[in-house]
Amino acid sequence: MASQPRINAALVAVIRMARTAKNASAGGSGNPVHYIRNEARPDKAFTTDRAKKAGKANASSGQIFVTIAPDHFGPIPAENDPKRRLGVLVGETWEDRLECRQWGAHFPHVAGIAGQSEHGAQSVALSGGYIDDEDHGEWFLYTGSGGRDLSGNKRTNKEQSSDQKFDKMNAALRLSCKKGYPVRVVRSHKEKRSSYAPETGVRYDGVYRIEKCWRKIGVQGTYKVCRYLFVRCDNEPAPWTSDLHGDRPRPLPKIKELQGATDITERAGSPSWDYVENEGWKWVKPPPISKKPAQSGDPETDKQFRKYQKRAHMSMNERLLKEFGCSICKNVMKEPLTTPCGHNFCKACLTAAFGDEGSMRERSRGGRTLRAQKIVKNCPSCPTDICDFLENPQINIEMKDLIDNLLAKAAKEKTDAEGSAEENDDDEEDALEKEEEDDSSLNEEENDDGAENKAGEEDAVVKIVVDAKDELKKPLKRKGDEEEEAKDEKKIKTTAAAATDVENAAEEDAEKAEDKEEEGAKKLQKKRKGRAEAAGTAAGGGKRKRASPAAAEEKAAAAAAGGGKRKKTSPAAAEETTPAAASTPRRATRSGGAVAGGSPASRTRSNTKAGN
DNA sequence: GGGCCCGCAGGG
DNA sequence: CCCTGCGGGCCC
Repeated sequence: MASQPRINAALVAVIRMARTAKNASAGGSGNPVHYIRNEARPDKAFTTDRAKKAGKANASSGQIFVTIAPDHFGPIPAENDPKRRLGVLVGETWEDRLECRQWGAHFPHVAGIAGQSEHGAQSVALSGGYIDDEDHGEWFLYTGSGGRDLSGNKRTNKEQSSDQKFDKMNAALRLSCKKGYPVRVVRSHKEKRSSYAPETGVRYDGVYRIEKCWRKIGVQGTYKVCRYLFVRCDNEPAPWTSDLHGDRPRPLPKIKELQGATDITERAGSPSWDYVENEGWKWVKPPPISKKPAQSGDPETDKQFRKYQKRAHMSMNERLLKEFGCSICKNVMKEPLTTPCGHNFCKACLTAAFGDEGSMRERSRGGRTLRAQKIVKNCPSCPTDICDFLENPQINIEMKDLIDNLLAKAAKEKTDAEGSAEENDDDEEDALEKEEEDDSSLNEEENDDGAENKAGEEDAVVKIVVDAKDELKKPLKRKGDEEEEAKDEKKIKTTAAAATDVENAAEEDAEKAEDKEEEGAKKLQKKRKGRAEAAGTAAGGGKRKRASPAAAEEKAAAAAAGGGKRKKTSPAAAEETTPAAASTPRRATRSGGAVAGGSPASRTRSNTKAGN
C-alpha cells in the first residue's frame, strides 16, 4: 500500500460534495451569506457555459428567510422572522438586491416596484433607474415603470421611448395610493443623486404612503411618466436621523410639478395605514388579504414550507450517504471496510463474496502433496488481489463514525419532522460541518500556542485564516448591547462559517500565491477584507445600520456650503415649506458630534471608507 | 464607470 | 406562456 497508495474515491467524492455544497450554501462569490444554508438550490449556480460569463444575477436567488406572504403589505414583524425573531428593522442593509429579497423587504430582484395591478404595491426600490426621481428622505418623488424600449434582450434602458400609463405596476402603485397602504421602501447605493441613499448595498428605510400620483412629461422632455409622492410614515426613525421616535404626520410638501400634471389621483377616503395618537402608525383598516399562498402564518402552508426545507436538507444528507454506499449490496455501508486498493464495502458483503474460503488451498494430486496454493481473491471493484487484506480486515473506524453521524442526523430529522422552526435551525449543521468546526478551532489553538512549525504555503494559509478570524471577531466583541442572547449562537456559527469560507478561498488562492507572490498576497488581502466586512454584517445579524456618520458629515458639509447636491439636482423641489428642510440642519447638528446609536460596525466601515 | 449579456422571478 | 424589469459580474 505504501509503495502504491490508492486514493479512496468514495471519500474524495464525499469531501468534494460536502465542500461544494458548503461553498454553494456559503455563497462562493464572496457575499455575506451568513444566512444562506441548506436551501433547495442547485450546487452549480450557473447552468450553461454561456451563462458563466454573467454574474450573480444568473445564479438562482437564495432562500427566503422571512415567512411573510409574497404580497404582504407593511413592515415585516418579528413573528415572521423565525431566524432572529426581530423582524426587518429600519436601517438594515444588504449587499445587493438578491440579499434584500431574501429578507422580504423587496422581492423583485430587477424590477423597482413590487405589486399587482388589482391588489396594490407592496414595496419599491430607489436605485437610480429613473433620473426623474427626487429624494428628500422623509418624502420623495418616484417614477413609474415602462415606456422604455427593452428590445434586444435588455433588462433596463435609461431612455424613455413612449408614454407611461397607469397600468401594471403603475396601477399597483396608484391603488396603494388610493387605499393608503404602507409601501416598504429600500434605497440602493446605485441611487447616486440622493443624499439619503446608502453608500453601499441596499437598505430598508421603512414604510411610506403614496399621497398623490399623476402623470407628467418626464425630464427627458418627450414622454409622459407616472409620478408618485411618497411620504414616510414609519414607527421607527429613518436611518439618517438621530431622532428617537418615528414619523409624525406631516404636512404634504408642495410639489411644483403638480402644475400642468394630468391624471392626478389622491387618496379616496381614509387611509388603511394611519397614525393614532399614543399608538403610532398602524392598520386602522384591515390590511388587504393576501392572494398568494402564504409561506407561513397559516399552519397548512407553513408545514409545506418546512417540509420543503426539510427535503432540501435531507437530500444533502442522503446524497452524502449515497456516496458511502457498498457496491455489493448498494446500501449504506455497515461496518465499512476499505481495501488497500481504495474501495469500500460492508464487512459482511465482502466476506460473503468469498465464502468461507481460507487464503490457501491444499492441493493434492495422486497422493502427493503439492505446495499449498495461494488463492487469488480479486476486489469486487478492481483486479487487485485483496486476499491478504481479507485475512484480517479492519473496519474503517473513521468512516464508520462519519456514516453513523450522518445516519443519526437523518434519523433525528425524521423524528423532528413535526418540530418547530428553531429545531430545524439546529439541524442545519450536519456532521461534516461540525467536524470542520472542530478542525478550525484546533487550528486556532495551535496558533495561539505560537506554532511556528508550519512552513511555507500551509503556514500562509493558516495565518490568513487566523487573521481573518481575528478580524471577524473584532466587530463581534464591540457589538452593541441589544439582542445579545438571541444572536450569540448565530454569531458564532456565522463566524465559523465565514472563517471556513475564508479558508477555502485561501486554499484556492494558495497556488496563485506561490507563483505571483505579491499579486496573490494582494488578492488575498482584498478577499480577506471583503470577508471580514461581510462578517461584520453578519455580526450585526440584521442589527440596524445607521447611515455612516462620515458620509452624513460630508453631505451635511456639502449642504451647508450652499445648498449642496439637492438643489442642483432637484430644481422643482419646494424646499422652504417642506418637512425635509428641517432634516438638513438636523443632520448637520448630528455630524457636529453627537451621534446617537451609531453602531460600531458601521463606524468601522465608514472609517475604512474614509481611508480610501 | 459604461456597455454587454444573461438567468430569474413574477405579472398578466 | 410571453413579456417585463431601478441586477450584477465581467470586460473594456
